[in-house]
Amino acid sequence: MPPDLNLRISPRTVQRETVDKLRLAIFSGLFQPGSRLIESQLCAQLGISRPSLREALRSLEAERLIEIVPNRGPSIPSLSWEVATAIYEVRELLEVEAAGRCASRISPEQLRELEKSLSAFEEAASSNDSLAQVMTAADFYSIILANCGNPILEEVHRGLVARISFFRGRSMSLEGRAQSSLAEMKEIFECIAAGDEKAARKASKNHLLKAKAAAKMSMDSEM
Amino acid sequence: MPPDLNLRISPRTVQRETVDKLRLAIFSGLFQPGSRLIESQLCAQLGISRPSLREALRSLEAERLIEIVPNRGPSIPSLSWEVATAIYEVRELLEVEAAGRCASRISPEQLRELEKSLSAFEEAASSNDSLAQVMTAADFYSIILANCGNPILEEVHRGLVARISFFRGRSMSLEGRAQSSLAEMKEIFECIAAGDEKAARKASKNHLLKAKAAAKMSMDSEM
DNA sequence: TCAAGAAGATTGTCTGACATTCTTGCAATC
DNA sequence: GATTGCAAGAATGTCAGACAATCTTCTTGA
Repeated sequence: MPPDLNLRISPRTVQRETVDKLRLAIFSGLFQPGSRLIESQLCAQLGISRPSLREALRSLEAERLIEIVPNRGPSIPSLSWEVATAIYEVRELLEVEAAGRCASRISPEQLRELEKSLSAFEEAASSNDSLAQVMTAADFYSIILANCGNPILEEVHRGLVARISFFRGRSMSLEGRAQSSLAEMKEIFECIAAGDEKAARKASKNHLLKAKAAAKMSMDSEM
Repeated sequence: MPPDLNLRISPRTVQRETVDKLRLAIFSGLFQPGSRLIESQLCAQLGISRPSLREALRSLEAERLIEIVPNRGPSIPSLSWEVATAIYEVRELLEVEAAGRCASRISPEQLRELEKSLSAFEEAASSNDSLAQVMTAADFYSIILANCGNPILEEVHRGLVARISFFRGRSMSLEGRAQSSLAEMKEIFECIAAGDEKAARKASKNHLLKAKAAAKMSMDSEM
């Protein structure tokens, strides 16, 4: 009779997910931009050693989710509007292309998934949970990107969106932004469902421009 | 009279450059794709401890320059043609945009730099040093990207180019590729110098298509 | 009030260790 | 002879503890 079978399932794999935990914490806005991350504190909170933590921090640094200044340690970068604009511009470039490709190649099954994620966002949009709004909207995009036929496009896009996730929560909180965002996303969906590549690009571009403007507004009012 | 001033200049900063050393080693094709990197060996070669090395490896992993499989350790990823194509496509998207923007905003001073880098490539092209060719060509692109007015575009592009650097050395070695590449780059330069945005985009797109085709040819012949 | 110095905190790095997992070569069996 | 199983070695994943270098902050003195 084996006494303790599977008492600790995946004992080592857990630590490897440190990056994901931290990334999620940054996404959800747990840390203020500009605030420093103290290694010893994080170690205690995550229950891992400093070497392991520092590995995770290096990954996040490479993803530009944190900054590590020599002898000052890691901190959450405060996004300037200049950089945010640049990110939005590149995002537009990628997302418009992805929407266009997606329109002409998505499978019926994935199209249903896309519709489902749109419904999820619709539900979130009627609530006041801006985190849920950002998450469901991200699902919508990621389905489009996953079906554009170019894994690199998807990967780069994900990296960029991650860096402005902080913003997006704020801009979603703007009066009426979630609803108009919903309308724009529905338009994108319709174009993709119709297989109209050109229209999908246009709808996607329009959505991005609006999102960018909303982000700017939320930033101006905050700071 | 200070006895030993700057005996060890930047004693701690040196280790921080481990990532750069490794990155350069990967660029120059020191490691075969698919080959494993043994931590203890690298530690000895670089003269650093395992924790420090592992931090550096995490950075490179996040940049997709190496792969780290759990319990198997780091290795050089072997680029499939599928992924390489995807990278070329995104690179085209970014580079065409950058060339267009650059045409309408580059300063006379930077334009001279661009011309200089073109001359450097011209010289390298007449030699058989394919590493020099790749390096000088990279300089040419990076000046364009640095003058497109979007730092993110530049950053993402750099990351992508790094991942296919292995290829580019091979394709440059193709008979006549360096010369035709030179002609295409000259064309791009002329368009930018003339401030013709549309033509710059077209020339850039043409160049990328040719480069992609050359890369495919070199890959087919190798494997 | 402001500047210089000291104490504390934090990072950068190392050594050493150990459990887990993978690889490889050998032996035993069919 | 080929295949399977096992065991030894190698390599990774993770940790604890330590120490110098650097930054921050607070105190003290001019």
